Formats: sequence, structure tokens, C-alpha cells
Amino acid sequence: MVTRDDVARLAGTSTAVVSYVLNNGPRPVAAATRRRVLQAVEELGYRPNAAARALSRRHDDVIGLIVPNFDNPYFAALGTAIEGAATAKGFTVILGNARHEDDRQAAYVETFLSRQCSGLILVGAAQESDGRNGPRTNALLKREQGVPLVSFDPLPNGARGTLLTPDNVPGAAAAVEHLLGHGHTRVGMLAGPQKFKAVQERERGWRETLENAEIDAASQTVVRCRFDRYEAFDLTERLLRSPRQFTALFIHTDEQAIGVIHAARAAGLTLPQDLAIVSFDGIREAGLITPQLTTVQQPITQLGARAVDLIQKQIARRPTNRTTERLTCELVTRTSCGCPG
Amino acid sequence: MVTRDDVARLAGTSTAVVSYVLNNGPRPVAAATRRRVLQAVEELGYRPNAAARALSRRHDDVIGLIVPNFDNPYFAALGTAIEGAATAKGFTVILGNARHEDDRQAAYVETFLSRQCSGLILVGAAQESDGRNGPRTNALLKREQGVPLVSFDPLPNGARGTLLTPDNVPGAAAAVEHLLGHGHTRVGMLAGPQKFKAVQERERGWRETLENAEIDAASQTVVRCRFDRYEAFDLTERLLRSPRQFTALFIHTDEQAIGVIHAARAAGLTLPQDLAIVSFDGIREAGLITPQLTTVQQPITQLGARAVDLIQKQIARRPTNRTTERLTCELVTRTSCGCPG
DNA sequence: GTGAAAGCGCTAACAT
DNA sequence: ATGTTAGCGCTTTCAC
Repeated sequence: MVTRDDVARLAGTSTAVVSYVLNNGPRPVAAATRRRVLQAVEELGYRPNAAARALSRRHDDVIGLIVPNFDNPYFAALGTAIEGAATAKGFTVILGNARHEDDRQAAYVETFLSRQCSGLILVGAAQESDGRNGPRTNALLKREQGVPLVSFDPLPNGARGTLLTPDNVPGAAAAVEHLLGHGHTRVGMLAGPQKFKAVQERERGWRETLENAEIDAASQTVVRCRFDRYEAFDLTERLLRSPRQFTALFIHTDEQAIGVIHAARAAGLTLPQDLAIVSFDGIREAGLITPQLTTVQQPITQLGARAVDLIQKQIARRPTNRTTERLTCELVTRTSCGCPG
Repeated sequence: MVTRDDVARLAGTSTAVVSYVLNNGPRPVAAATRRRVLQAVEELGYRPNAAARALSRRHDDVIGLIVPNFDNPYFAALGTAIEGAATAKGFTVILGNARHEDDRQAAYVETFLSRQCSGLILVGAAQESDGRNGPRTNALLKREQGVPLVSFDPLPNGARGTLLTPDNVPGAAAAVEHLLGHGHTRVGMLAGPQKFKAVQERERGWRETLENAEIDAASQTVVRCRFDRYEAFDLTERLLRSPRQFTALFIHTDEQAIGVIHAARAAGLTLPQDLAIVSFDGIREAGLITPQLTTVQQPITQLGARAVDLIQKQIARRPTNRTTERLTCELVTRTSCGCPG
């Protein structure tokens, strides 16, 4: 293994100078010396040992990113956005797949922390706990008040950090408003798991909009399932077997809406004539499927960039408190709502 | 920060003993002592510093996994399978998203190597290079003959390691055979980029099967696009504008087939009556879409497990040479081929 | 069974 | 501008 000593020897300098060159500081280096060092690096094919560096510096320019799963295109897109923003700022991203399990998520938090990561980003922190163990992630992060932390939903209980979220209430309101504009008065909701802040807020947007229009929300059809097209498919199949009490549906995520579309097709319904739907997120697939999804578009790239920003800010001046930050969404009108193609 | 010294002090032992306990070796520890150590660990909320450990041991129980992108469900599924297998064996997986760019992939290889990872798994190593720079990943891995390496496709030129792949030729043959069994004689192909081994092999399976049936492969329609449903959609839209020279299509991946289905629907075709298709991979979505995809199912979980196995084997006895390993696939008959639902 | 101590490769304060 | 050197936290050989 080639070490910094070898480089120094070949360049005819001290090891410190090699560090100064490679790190661009903290001390200046003469141009000629720098050149010699760089050349020695090249010649020896030297690669710095990140473990040694992390040990010495007591932190590593790494951001730990934990996603609930990769199968959900929304999470995939958000993960990609975060990774892109982080890489652009010189961070390395290490990615953990929690598979919706709190235990796995907590294990990842531990690994990342033990690797001296300089920040943690959680996408969908509300993982299922296995019943026996409680929410280990929360407990862990409550202890570990030091780490820069951004969470998309929710911000772990008792932890410092910031909750970064699309602005769900107005977004959902716009969606439901649009459906009302198409003349629907029986607007049901296919919601996500209640433990998510986003779900609570989208729900509120739906309820308040109905109530503003003097429609009794409590008497509307509401069903709930995970953020999973397959589960949404099964649920919708069952739902469509009984007489329908709704002509339109506000669906919490595009992912679920895709399941609904497939189930509706299988049941012989024609969308949007037999059933109008509007959903939320704005994943790419929304534009591919037939009918194309009218959806509340999240600013996914900005969310990713902002998450990394917030980590940087927290690195600069910690500790932080619990804060919330919302980014605006925009209704994208396509055909699933009944608008002309 | 709590260090091993603190633990040793509280437990009233030496730091060495703490290591022996935490690592279960290399020396035995009296039960009573072990108990005291464990209790001290608990009491202090001690978390070992992975960087220090990696530095000292000269390697880290980490597998670097590089995926071309997370938007492709096949890659997502394979990534998940690998991650599951690795985690089960006590490895931590760090994941890089190459986004189909050779430069990004190479950068990830460097980071992972600099972090003393004990193995590298590349899913889809044939990233696009940006033209100016050559294939940096290949160059890097040719130099670095030491790392345990498993690649799904292809095995970087000049590198030691093993190419792990589904058995594409017989798989593709079974797919085409099945289409011929339905009476088709004009069986086109929607292929992937030629730089992939899998593509070359699936192509061969298609060609040989046609020729065995005395059908001229050279006169069949062949189109090519990336592993991307959106690109497949566009391509198919264009393809369907001119008169069709085929009644059936062998499609290299389910991902592409999904794009074809959407485009066919948009063009007013009914599948499988107007066009029969069989694809490859066996992602979960194949069973959700209408028509459900008849596809050559890869043993995704086994591939993941095997990849990790191979890394372990290479860790045990390196260096390895270039080897190839194939896992058998199985045709799953659904409705897109023309079989009754 | 346990402890002392010599590193692992790098950083950065301090000295020159 | 450059060199010397004391750690960073952990592992493991070697003594006891």
C-alpha cells in the first residue's frame, strides 16, 4: 500500500507538505513543491486512506442517507436528487435501505455515526417497528443530539434537526379544489399511513377544502394504505366491489394512484369518466401512465438540494433546534382528473 | 466522545480486553470480566469508531455497491437483494448511484477503495463515458487487481473478479420459442445497448432460436434502446407509425416492455391480439401491468446472495482470475404472449 | 486471562 | 514555505 510517506519521500518533502497540497491547506505551498507532490502522487498511484483521515479529523465528509426502500419511485427520485446535490458539494453519500423496518434504520444510523459521518438525512423516518422493540431510531437520535439531521417525515421524536417537507396542506387543497371544479361533490380519499406528517397534512387539505365547499367530509369514503402500488391495487379491487359512494378520489401519492389505475382498468372502469383522480408527488411515471395523472408536483430537485444545504448549515453552527421548512408544490393538470387530453 | 479507554477505565480492565470482548477475540476473556465490560459499554453508550478500526485492521467489513440508477426497478430489486444478503452476513453496504456515468462510477470506486472496503459489486458496469474521458472505471480496476470484485455486466476489462449473470442465451431462447409456439413467424426484437454482455447473449438466444426454426433472423425488425421505459415508449411510438413487419416482439427487459405497452395502448393497439410480447427479468411490475407480462424470470434473490458469497470467497483466497458464473432463469407465462389469462 | 505498547495513515499545531 | 511530531481510537503481538 502506498502511503503519504512514500509520496513525501519521492517528492523530497515532508509528509506535512503532502497533506497541505492534498487538502489545499491549512498552510500554503510553493507552486514548484506542489507540482512535485502532485507528480509523485500520480507516479505512485497514491490514494489517501479515508479511514486514517476520518480518524484524525474526527469527522468524514460523508452524508448518511436512509431511504425506506428503492422500489418506490418517489423515494428513488428524492434519493437521487439528494445524492446529486451532496456530490456536487463535495460530500460522499452513503446510502442505507431501511426496507420500512425501524430496526434496520436504526442499525444504519449506528453504522453511519460510527463512521464519523457529518450528517444524516432520513427520507420517511417513520419505519414500522417490529412490535417487540420500540422505535429504536427515535431513541438513538434523541441521545445523539450532536449530528446534523434532516428528516423528510417525520422528524424523529426528541431529536434536534429540521423537518423538510413539501407544503402539503395547500397542495392537497389545490388538488381537491380542482376536482370540485370539475363538478364532483363526492370526493373520497385514498390516504397513506397516519403516522406520516405528510399524510396528516394532505388529509387536512382535503377535509378543509370540502368543508369550505359545504361538503361533509365525514361522510366521504376514506381508505388508507401504504405507499405501495401493489397494496393500493388490492385495496382498490376490494373497494370497487361494493357500490361506489364517490365519483372522484384524492390519492395521497402517485405511487398509490398507479395501483388504483391498474385496478380500475382490471375492473372495467374507464378513467376519468367513471372515476376522476388527482394525486400527489409528481413522479415521472405520472406522465407515462394512461390516463396521465393530474398531480401535485413536488419540487424534488430543490428538496434534495435544500436538504444538503441544511446539513451544511447545521455543520457550521450546531446545535440546532427542531425546525420545519416547507417548499411549495404546484398542481400539474393532465387527464386523470377529467381535463381534456 | 466516549472511547474505548473510558470503557476500560470504568470496567477496571485494560483497553485490550475491551477489544477482545467487542471482537470476540482474538484472546479469550473471563465471563465475569466480559460482563463488566459489556456493562460499561452499555452505561457509557459507547459506540466504536469504525474509522479507527478500519485504519488499524487495514480493511473494513463494508461492501461497496454501485448501481447505474435507482429508477430502474430491476436494478432496485437487485440492489435490495444484494443489500439483504450482505447485511445478513454482517457486511455493511455502501451504495453509489452511478447515474449511467462512467466518471461517477469511477469516483465511487475510488471512494470505496479509499474507505478500505473489502469488496466491490458493480451492477451494470457499462456506464456511458462522457466522450472526452475514456472508461475510467476499467482503468481503475485494472490497476487495482487486489479488490474482491463481482460485476453483473460486464466485468471491467482487464480486471480480476467474477462476472455474475443470469443465463441469458437459454432464457432468451425459451422466450422466443414460446412466441413461435403461439404461431408467430415474424418475431422482432427490442434490444438493449450492445455493450452489455446480457444484450449480446439475449440477442444470440433470439437469433439462434429463429434460425433453428428456419426463420431468417436478419430480415426481422430489430430496434435498440436503453433500459428505460420512457425511451422505449418514444421508440415504440415511432416504430408503430410505419407499417409493422412483425406480429410479436422479444423485448430485452421488462422495463422496456412496460414502455412498449404504454406506447401500444396510446397507439390504439390491443395486446396481445395486435402484438404479442415476451420480455426478460421478471420484475414485480410485470405482474401488475395489463396485459401481464410473460417474461423470463431471473432468480434475483439468489443472484444477490451469490454475489455476496463470491465476494467472501475472494476475500478468503485472493487473488482470483476472471471467471463467469451463470444462474438459470425460468419463463413465466402470463398474458402478454397470447396465453389465456 | 490480562496488560503494555507499538503501530495503522493522516492532520495540524508548533517550530523553524 | 516547509519540517517535526504528537496525537486520532483501535487492534494485536508480546510479555506476564
